[in-house]
Amino acid sequence: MATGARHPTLAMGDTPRLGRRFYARYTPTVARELLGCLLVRVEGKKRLSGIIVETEAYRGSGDPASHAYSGKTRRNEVMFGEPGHAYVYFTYGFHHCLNLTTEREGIPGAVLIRAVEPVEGVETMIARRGLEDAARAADGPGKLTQALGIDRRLNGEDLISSKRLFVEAGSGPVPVGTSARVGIKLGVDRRWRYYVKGSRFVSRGRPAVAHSQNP
DNA sequence: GTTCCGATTTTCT
DNA sequence: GAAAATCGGAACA
Repeated sequence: MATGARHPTLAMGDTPRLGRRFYARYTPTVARELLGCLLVRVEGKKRLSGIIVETEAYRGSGDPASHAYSGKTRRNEVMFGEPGHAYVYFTYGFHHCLNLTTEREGIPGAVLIRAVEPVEGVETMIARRGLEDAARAADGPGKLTQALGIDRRLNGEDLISSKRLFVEAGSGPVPVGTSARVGIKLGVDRRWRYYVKGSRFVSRGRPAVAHSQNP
């Protein structure tokens, strides 16, 4: 049980908030180590938070599933900037997705937050989703942004200095599982989805191949 | 329990 | 004009 994610920024136990250096690394590593950390959203004086239980890594030109695959555009420019910022985009006409940027400046990378386990402000979160069960309040990328009140106004937010959105280190290592990423057509061979094994709060995702027989 | 399909907007070709 | 890092409801077993 001694093996698992380590959090370099916690080495001295000084600050609970993850620092710039945590994000400025190889994206899949950041995605894995974000599991167990606490995503915090502050609205006015109200604090909403949840433990990150599911993530996916997206990189640049070598990753066909990434928004940054075809180069820099106005939408994805945050992925190319300084690590430790929020990349929020609107998709499918309904949903926002929250990513945290990674890699050093100039190198595109981001971690998609797919699910959290509600911790603070649970009643607010389930009320927004019209549910009673906290386990389903934030078990998908579009669901958690709705529960936490995250939209494109937070695109580009600096997670190191922001008072509205940031991440705090977890209390310790968690059991990690991996799988192919969800909802993409290309790049499925890379197992860059990470989740907390055994957690009830992860999204189910879709089995990439149910009955296909590839020779 | 699982699988299929439509809704609706932004973004890019 | 087409596709998209999704969700929720309907249909079926």
